[in-house]
Amino acid sequence: MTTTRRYPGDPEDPGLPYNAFAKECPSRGTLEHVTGRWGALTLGALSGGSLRFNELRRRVGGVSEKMLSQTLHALERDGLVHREAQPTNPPRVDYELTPLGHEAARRVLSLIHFLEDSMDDVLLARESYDARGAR
Amino acid sequence: MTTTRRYPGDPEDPGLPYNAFAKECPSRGTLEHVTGRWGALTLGALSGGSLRFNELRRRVGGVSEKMLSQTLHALERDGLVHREAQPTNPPRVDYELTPLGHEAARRVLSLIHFLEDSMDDVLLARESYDARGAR
DNA sequence: CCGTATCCATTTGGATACTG
DNA sequence: CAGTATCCAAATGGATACGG
Repeated sequence: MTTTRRYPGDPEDPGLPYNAFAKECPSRGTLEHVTGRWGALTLGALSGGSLRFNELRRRVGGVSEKMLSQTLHALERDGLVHREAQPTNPPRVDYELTPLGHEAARRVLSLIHFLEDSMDDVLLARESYDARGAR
Repeated sequence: MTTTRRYPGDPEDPGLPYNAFAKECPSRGTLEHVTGRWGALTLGALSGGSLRFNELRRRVGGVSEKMLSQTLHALERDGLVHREAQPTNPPRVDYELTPLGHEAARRVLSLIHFLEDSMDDVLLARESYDARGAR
């Protein structure tokens, strides 16, 4: 038998209709929405339950109205976030994760928490890198 | 006792020295390196073992030399990737994940695979969104 | 309150050319 | 092969003003 060499994104890998490592794959776009600068934090913030626009804005430190709005539209279009608008005055709009969004958010939060827990190591690595970089 | 309301990034949460949801936290920067446009794919590609620069470039579809170089420098500085250079001619440089990088890559790949597996749902959600958006 | 629209500064990113 | 340097196009992001 021939050796099968498999790696993430191997174009020869059977049964993988979508491959984020391939430039043209639509999953690439969704990956960018989810892992983008504000996408990951937005999903993470919503993982605790539904939030209104300005609540969300306060939870995601530093995001502008424009960027939060764009991020939410992209996530809603991908079916990860549901937007619930009440036609009251003043208007009230709640954002919440869909079941798919919850699954994605769990994985995103796992990464975020891991990195937060590893920051002492990361900061040490940076010091070491910067010190060596001088030579 | 008072109710403790905890959510991702809650600034009142004790025992969390690093909080990616806070604008000034250094973990925010590392999160962006790892989840950035090329960071996630680079980590994923390296999860199968060490790769040379141009091998990596071929695995990560669409990345330019400049962006791959920048991405690798950032990940190396954060202690997630190790660079092994042989002073031969022609030069040979191998990149591999550190133990920390492996842990991060596992979580990143979990997300990537989940999204790849969910693309049919995502694409359906987009159709539905675009159809409704017309009204 | 919940956004959209517009303008503008900054950043990011790709193509190309070039070096050790 | 493994990058760096440069130039320029495009995307990002903030501030402000405005509308439902």
